[in-house]
Amino acid sequence: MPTRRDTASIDGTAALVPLERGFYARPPQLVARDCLGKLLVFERPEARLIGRIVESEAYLGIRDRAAHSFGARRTPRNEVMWGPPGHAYVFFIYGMHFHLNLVTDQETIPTAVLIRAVEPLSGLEWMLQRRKFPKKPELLTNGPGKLCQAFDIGRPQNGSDLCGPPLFLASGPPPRRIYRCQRIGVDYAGSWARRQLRFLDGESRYVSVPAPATATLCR
DNA sequence: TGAATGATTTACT
DNA sequence: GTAAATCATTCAA
Repeated sequence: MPTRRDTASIDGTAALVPLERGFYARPPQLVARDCLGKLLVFERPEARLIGRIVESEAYLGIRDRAAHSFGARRTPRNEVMWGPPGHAYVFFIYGMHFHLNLVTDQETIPTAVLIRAVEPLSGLEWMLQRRKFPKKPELLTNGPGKLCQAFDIGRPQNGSDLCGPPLFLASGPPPRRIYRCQRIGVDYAGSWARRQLRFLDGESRYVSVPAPATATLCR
């Protein structure tokens, strides 16, 4: 059973410092790459939930056919994408799932990074209960809807400032290898669906879909 | 006001 | 591999 290099030391008692806003105030491709290995922390009254980010996707804004802000459409749903970086954009999809994004770039530039999968590190009991005890532990948080269900992230977290508790990113063990490939579930987006805007930890068992043969090693 | 659909998950063949 | 679940949001009329 492969055990990660550094994650053994990360538990519910570790001191965790929120990443500063400058981390998010950059192009979404860079944030998507650099957020791999970072810790997603949600401090709840009952438990502190921690997951190490292993998969992400960049959404490039008004030119990107797959982005909610495509065509400069500013609506109540995507409003927080247009605001300052370092906030959570949480939306409801398929009548039953929530997705968590990090707002990137600067105010008026509506870009974001979708968190697609994490490796659960702390608060496992609570997450298992939320997720109705999946058959294999890898199925706990290996998808954008699954991790939101496990962390109980939903409408109340939309617009939440990620530069302080209760919901924030903190530094964590960086991946040894990072793969880059096409985004998932955006086939309707024409040539934008083919761009390599999905990033994966090449060693993680907790990704939603394995890297395809067309993936490139990006670090 | 109504129809179409989606940055998915799950169960089932 | 396919299909159902399930509804807020969006856009057309």
